Amino acid sequence: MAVTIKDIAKKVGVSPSTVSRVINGNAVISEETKKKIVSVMEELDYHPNSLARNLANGNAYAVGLVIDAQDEHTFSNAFFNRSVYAIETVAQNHGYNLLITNDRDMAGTSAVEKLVLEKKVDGIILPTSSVTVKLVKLLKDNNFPFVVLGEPRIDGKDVSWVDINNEMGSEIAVKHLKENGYKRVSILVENRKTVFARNRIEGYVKSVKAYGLAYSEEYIVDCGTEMERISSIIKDMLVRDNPPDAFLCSNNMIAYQVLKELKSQNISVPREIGLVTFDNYPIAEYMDPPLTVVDVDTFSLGEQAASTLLNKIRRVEQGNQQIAISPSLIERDSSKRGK
Amino acid sequence: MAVTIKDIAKKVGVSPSTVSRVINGNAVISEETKKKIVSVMEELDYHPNSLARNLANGNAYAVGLVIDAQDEHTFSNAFFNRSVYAIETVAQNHGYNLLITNDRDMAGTSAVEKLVLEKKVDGIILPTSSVTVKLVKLLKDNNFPFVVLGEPRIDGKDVSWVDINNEMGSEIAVKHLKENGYKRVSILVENRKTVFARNRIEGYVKSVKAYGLAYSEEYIVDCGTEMERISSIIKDMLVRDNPPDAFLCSNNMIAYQVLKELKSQNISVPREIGLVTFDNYPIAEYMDPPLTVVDVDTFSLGEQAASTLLNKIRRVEQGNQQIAISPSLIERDSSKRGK
DNA sequence: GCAATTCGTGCAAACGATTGCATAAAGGAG
DNA sequence: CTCCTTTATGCAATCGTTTGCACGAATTGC
Repeated sequence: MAVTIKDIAKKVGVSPSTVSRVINGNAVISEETKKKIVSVMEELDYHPNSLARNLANGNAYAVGLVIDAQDEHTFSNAFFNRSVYAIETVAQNHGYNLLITNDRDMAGTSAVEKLVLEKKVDGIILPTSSVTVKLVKLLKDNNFPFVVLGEPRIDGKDVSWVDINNEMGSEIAVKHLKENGYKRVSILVENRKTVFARNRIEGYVKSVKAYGLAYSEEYIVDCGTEMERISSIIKDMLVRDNPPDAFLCSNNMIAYQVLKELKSQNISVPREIGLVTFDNYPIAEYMDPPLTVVDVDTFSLGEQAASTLLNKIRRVEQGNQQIAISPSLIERDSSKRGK
Repeated sequence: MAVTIKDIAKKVGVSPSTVSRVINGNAVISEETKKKIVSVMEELDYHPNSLARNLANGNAYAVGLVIDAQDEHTFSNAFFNRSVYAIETVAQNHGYNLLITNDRDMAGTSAVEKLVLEKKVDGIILPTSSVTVKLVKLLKDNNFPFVVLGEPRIDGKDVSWVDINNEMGSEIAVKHLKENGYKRVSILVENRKTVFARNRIEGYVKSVKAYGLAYSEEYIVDCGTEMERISSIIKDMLVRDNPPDAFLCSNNMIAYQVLKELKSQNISVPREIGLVTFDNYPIAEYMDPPLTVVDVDTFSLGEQAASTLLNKIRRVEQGNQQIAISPSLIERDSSKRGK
């Protein structure tokens, strides 16, 4: 077996408690014994056993991150990487590890519930898709720290969450398009039912009206993810009266498809039609023309989520936090017609 | 405090050991007591405390996955998501949790070493980039289970690893190009120094020779990641004698850039020049023309890594495993000239 | 009908830390 | 010089499970 606190104690000739106190630095120990203990710890290559420590402290020193494997699009890859990195970094800095789990069902209790009830983590970060009334009740009943990634469909005011400011994202995009002389902006979202699509549409409507741009229900389109469908929607729109002269796309794939359709019709971007998309995938920069994007600092997203969670874990009073990360516009050619 | 095994024992009128044995199902307990215990567990909503269980068992019931935040390209996003999902799934199925960490240095010991020495995980999956002589020695000295994701630069035969069969990837790509009548295939890699680029080149050289296609050192190009550089390399190659009539690209971004350059020169793909790329990003399917790709089952990659690791954790004798996942070719238009 | 098994359960010692309380030694006040 | 703090350390319980050993009761074999 590995070397324990007792081995150290025996070798130095003190009690285990003293060694423990040196390790934790939470009591006054004479310089002399402290030095001896530290040197023996090094000599024997001692490392505290976290399993024992966790039990004694009643903490797992871990935070859980639930991922939704189904949901490959909303929690897209790019999001995932940077945010996870941020969460892990913040957690690590506070002495916590990051435990990742899928929210699958296993014999009655979900994996998430298990994590909570069996005390495998001290707090948890959930995607909105995992937020159910049942789970929230469980967490609240147990006074268990949690933070939602994305604005939840339910209980929005009663929980802490961190999200992208989608409304603002639309606003800066519309403002930019307006400043570049576009008059009839259409917004294409993947699924109108999601909270983030609703928020984007809301911001879009608000600023289209504020800037006195053309407004029509027909400009708000739920185009799904199927590429053929997107093409045919674009085709249809362009032959109607008052066709859009700009598109705000909810993601890079939609933008890519729109661009392809426009090219095939020999419509020039940005001269005839402008294009802005949410999300800054590596490829956006290299498209022809390079795409103007609404970019989100996903690192910051994860960072905020993790900090909020850790404050809850350490019982720092902060109430429920609703944090919306401001996106920024990266201006590229696809929307630059000048005035 | 939460309800414990003792509360159950007291209420039923048995000893804690009996309750424990019912939970673990590792001893003969009479049906009668078993039933009583189970019903009281449900009544009191008992859930075992994993911290205590871990200590008693000397297991963390967790596996560690080290990610390399630097290395955004080799461990690309797409890889990450599916593989992590697979690893988590396999781990979960065996009652293990997944702990993710960055390999950062913190006050002398690396985060990974901490995980191992403090027994926060029972086994670990490492990217090749984290494989150092020092770490491998530590792991081996402690007889600590680990598996490398990707073929390591060092100690390849002495450790277990799981990787994509990159050599084979090149082979099936070259074979396909040959069958479509291309004679002068060039391979573009991002960084010749990486093991996987070397393997791809090796497979490429082998099959180019085997199929009697044109071979020249000039067809093997380290093009880096900079888009302008890629364009100019392509330009250069096309004006030389015996210009390539097909490109095998090491990733989608390179392929995208090559395609762009060819289009700008009005060179038809696949009629004049064929294109095949490693990795199947969502966008590859929708490019114009859709790209033929060497696709890798990244789920299976993670799955194999996790299974191998879990076997080690459970001391199943298997020796060191070197597993190469076979890629497959998804034929699309960019390489289909017919014969 | 008696010895030898098998079955079901309890006791108590782990697992390796942490920590409240007690206490001896040292220092300070009067 | 005595009494009261303060300082440094030890004792032992605790965190919630697991598990080897023991032991009485029930079963089996002959």
